[in-house]
Amino acid sequence: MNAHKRRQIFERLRALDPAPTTELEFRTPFELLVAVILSAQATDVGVNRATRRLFAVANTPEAILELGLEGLKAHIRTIGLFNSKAANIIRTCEILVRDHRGEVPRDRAALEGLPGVGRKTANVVLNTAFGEATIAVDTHIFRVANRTRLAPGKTPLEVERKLMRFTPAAFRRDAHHWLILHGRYTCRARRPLCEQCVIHDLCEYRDKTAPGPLPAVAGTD
DNA sequence: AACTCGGGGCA
DNA sequence: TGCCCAGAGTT
Repeated sequence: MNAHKRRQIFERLRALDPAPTTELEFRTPFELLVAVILSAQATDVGVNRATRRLFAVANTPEAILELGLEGLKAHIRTIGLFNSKAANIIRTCEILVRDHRGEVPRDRAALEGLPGVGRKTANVVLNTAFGEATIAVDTHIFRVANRTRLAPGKTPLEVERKLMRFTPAAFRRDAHHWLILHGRYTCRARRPLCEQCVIHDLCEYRDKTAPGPLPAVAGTD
């Protein structure tokens, strides 16, 4: 597909939300890091409820270490996988204090070395806290990429590399947010709103003439 | 590649 | 009830 066509696609997605940002609530890079660790296989609404409780009490590595494992769990119990997430956050706080002066490193390798932080979380932090042009492939983006001809791939990393190549440079920083919003509200896992889709001309999945819902496409889980 | 963690939202 | 949710770590 030529550059002009690819640019048009992102112009259409951008029109839906010209100044996109994450739905996760945060004030500092550290708050974002914790919120994204908590968001694995959880809804952002649930994560925001938990982080509001937590950050009101502790929003630095030092403060969370003072809270302790059980104190931390008390605030995030309503989120799935909270046992492993709490343990990972404590260990991450220890490493931040010991090796990074209590601050979130702006470095992919350092981020991915933190417990609970994989490639997706590192990409969100690099993008949204530090303004770098990364694409964090989550369940929504993976679904959009595979339902369309944008960037079909078997693994999130393959999809990420294809999306980086597909996306014109001027759109690379915010492409992540637009694709996620499109996956959340239009190209939903169940009952996608194909009639309002701005990139349905790229859809390999839908029979455009047949009414009715799309069959579900699994995410990364 | 497959498995496990996991409470909550939603149809 | 079953599926899905801004995944990561282990085997």
